[in-house]
Amino acid sequence: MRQDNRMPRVLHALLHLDQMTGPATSDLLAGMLNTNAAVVRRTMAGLRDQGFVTSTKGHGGGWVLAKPLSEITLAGIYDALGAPKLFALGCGNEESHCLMEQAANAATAEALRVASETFLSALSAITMADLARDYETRMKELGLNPDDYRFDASKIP
Amino acid sequence: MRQDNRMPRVLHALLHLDQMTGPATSDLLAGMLNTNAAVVRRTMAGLRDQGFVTSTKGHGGGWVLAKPLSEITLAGIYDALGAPKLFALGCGNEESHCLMEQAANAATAEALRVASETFLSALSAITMADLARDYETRMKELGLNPDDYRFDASKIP
DNA sequence: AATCATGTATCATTACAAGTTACATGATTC
DNA sequence: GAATCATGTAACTTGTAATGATACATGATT
Repeated sequence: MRQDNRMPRVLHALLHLDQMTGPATSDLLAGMLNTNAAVVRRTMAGLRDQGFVTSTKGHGGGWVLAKPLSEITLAGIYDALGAPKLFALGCGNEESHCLMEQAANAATAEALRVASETFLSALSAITMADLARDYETRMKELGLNPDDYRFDASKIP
Repeated sequence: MRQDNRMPRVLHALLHLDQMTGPATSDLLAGMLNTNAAVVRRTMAGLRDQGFVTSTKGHGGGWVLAKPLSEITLAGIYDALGAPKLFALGCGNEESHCLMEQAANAATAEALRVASETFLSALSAITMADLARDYETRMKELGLNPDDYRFDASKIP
């Protein structure tokens, strides 16, 4: 199974959006995320539907953050992505006639359930503002000033 | 990504093995698991290497449980399967130069880490004997007697 | 009217568990 | 010791879902 990297990718995109003084086009974001504009549109669609970002067409259009980072939890983003399948491990076919298979599946399912609960509660406890703080810490550790890295996409030559 | 169902499948197989009075061939197990003999051999190979089961060739050969179920934890089985990738979600590429991407990936990775910890500790707390008890409970709920369902594969016509 | 940017559909690519086939090797039976 | 049974293992195909890529319609701006 190939890995689903939409979650970290979207988090990354939001951090960049927060730093922009103007709208970012899908192409610009695609460059930052090392991917394709169509992928950006597809992935961000859910966030737009949930009101985390807005997108506008035409000249000077693009993606803009619609809420302060502190009001966006990672759990909200996960939901906005459609709560994608978390596990590569399955718990078998729930419609089994074999009672042993039922017992085996139930045990696996229960372990997955508690893990998923932990995952979701970890996501609920983190906001994008926490990530932004982490980013700034990383900047300062390198002796850089985050303010120097803000920019207006419309000023790109 | 396609789901990895080796875990529940192996648990299922072990419950059946426990109930057999003689060795079970890969073909017999494959029938019980609705799969293929080659898949059974491939999947059980790890369990054999870890000493949970033995396999013998030739007439009357097959798979036999090598330990009491109470000494087999689900965590041990997960390891024996090679600790397969648990998540369908990725946490991005760890080798990123972008500090925002690093922050995004780290947050995702941390949520996955705690979830994985919960998963593994849930698996450690369960033994195959617990599953066997669950199976017997399910039997009794249907008014059946588990003892009537033990059988010797060599007696199959 | 021309250009820019999103929205969306479609097809190709990739990764990996699982299904499948084939055959060598070793154990048992006669 | 030849036939048969069963595992061990390699090689190939299949199924599936995210991702990459391309194309085009639609709406906004200049």
